Amino acid sequence: MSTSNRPYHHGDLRAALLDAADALVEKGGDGAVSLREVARAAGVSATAAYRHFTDKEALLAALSARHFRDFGAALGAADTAGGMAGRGRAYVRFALARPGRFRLMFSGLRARSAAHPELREASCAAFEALRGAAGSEDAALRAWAFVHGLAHLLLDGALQGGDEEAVIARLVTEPPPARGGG
Amino acid sequence: MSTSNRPYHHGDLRAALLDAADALVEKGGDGAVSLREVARAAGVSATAAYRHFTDKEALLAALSARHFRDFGAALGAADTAGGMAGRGRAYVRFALARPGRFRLMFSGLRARSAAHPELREASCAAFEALRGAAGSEDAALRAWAFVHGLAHLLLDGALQGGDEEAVIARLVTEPPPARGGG
DNA sequence: TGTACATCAGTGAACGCGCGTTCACTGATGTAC
DNA sequence: TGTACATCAGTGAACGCGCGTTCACTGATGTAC
Repeated sequence: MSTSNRPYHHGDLRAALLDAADALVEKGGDGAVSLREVARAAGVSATAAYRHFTDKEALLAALSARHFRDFGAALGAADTAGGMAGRGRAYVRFALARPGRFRLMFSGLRARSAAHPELREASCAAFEALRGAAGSEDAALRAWAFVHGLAHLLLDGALQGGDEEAVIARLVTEPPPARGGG
Repeated sequence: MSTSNRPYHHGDLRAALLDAADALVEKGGDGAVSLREVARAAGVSATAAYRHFTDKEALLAALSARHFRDFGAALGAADTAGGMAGRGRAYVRFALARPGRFRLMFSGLRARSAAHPELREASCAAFEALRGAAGSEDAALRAWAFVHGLAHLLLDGALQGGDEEAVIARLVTEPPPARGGG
């Protein structure tokens, strides 16, 4: 691979496009991202993106898959450090740190993972790690639903009461596992 | 109010536009709704909508507010019938019955309720009814987060295992209230 | 009862915009001889 | 070392589209006299 006058080494534009899309998702949310703006942000013409992704959905699917891999890694790291509650707090913090990313990962998941195997594999891997971590299957699902819902409620401003980190510390505590109706 | 050749009686077009928007939200989601298509679906020119709403966001806020009032009513009805678990199941079923509606209500809530007092009041009323229903403040919040998260996971297809109603029946059971980390 | 007028819900053309995607292309790179 | 060639990442113009919103307007209604 010799030096080049091109702005990117081979393969770098793909990553740069994903980075640019990531930033835009974070700024304006899932639906506010346009391929043209992504390309603009990466310093490249709009059509250049089609060298690396078949269309806009493919780019978003690739970005989402990347995030699911990071997500799994973040949860794995939290597991060794803090047990169940630590992992739950990591889940909620992951969402709060980057709301756009969190929404992208979940909101279009069904349709996107049907069309993009890379995404389906990444998300399934993350979910299986989550599910396998608790005592019983149901306990794991309840705990997952709980932290997932808490993340959404905090992101959407439905829990208007004060400091988010305090709410997390108060609500996400050690077992017995999540249970009960609302 | 005498008879008229107009397609709607006074005040009816507003409701018809909300109904049309509701149907479109359900079909294509929050972001896929355009004012023009709403008006088209209501059988009216695009600009007619501006007689009833200052802009597109105002229409969506009004629709969301209407849904929050229905939501509160649905939960209230479930409460008298089934206790905590019954109410929790009603919450999840409300979401599953109309995914687009549920997403509309929550996803733009923060921004929209800041600009539209009608929506803020409707959503706060629903949330307070939810919060006041459980033994302790924290127990109510945990239960809420749990059913909210379960609804989202089911909507997004993250719980790929089989029958949704069975999952609800298995996971949303009587207290002790939701607790634990993920 | 008849006339003049104000109201106001809805119209249709037009504005400027950004979008996703296609197309034929350019020009630098690496390779075969 | 030099030349011819294939490759292929990126370009820029163009396509057709639907959007939110504005504007001056029409025409039916209700009202005052």
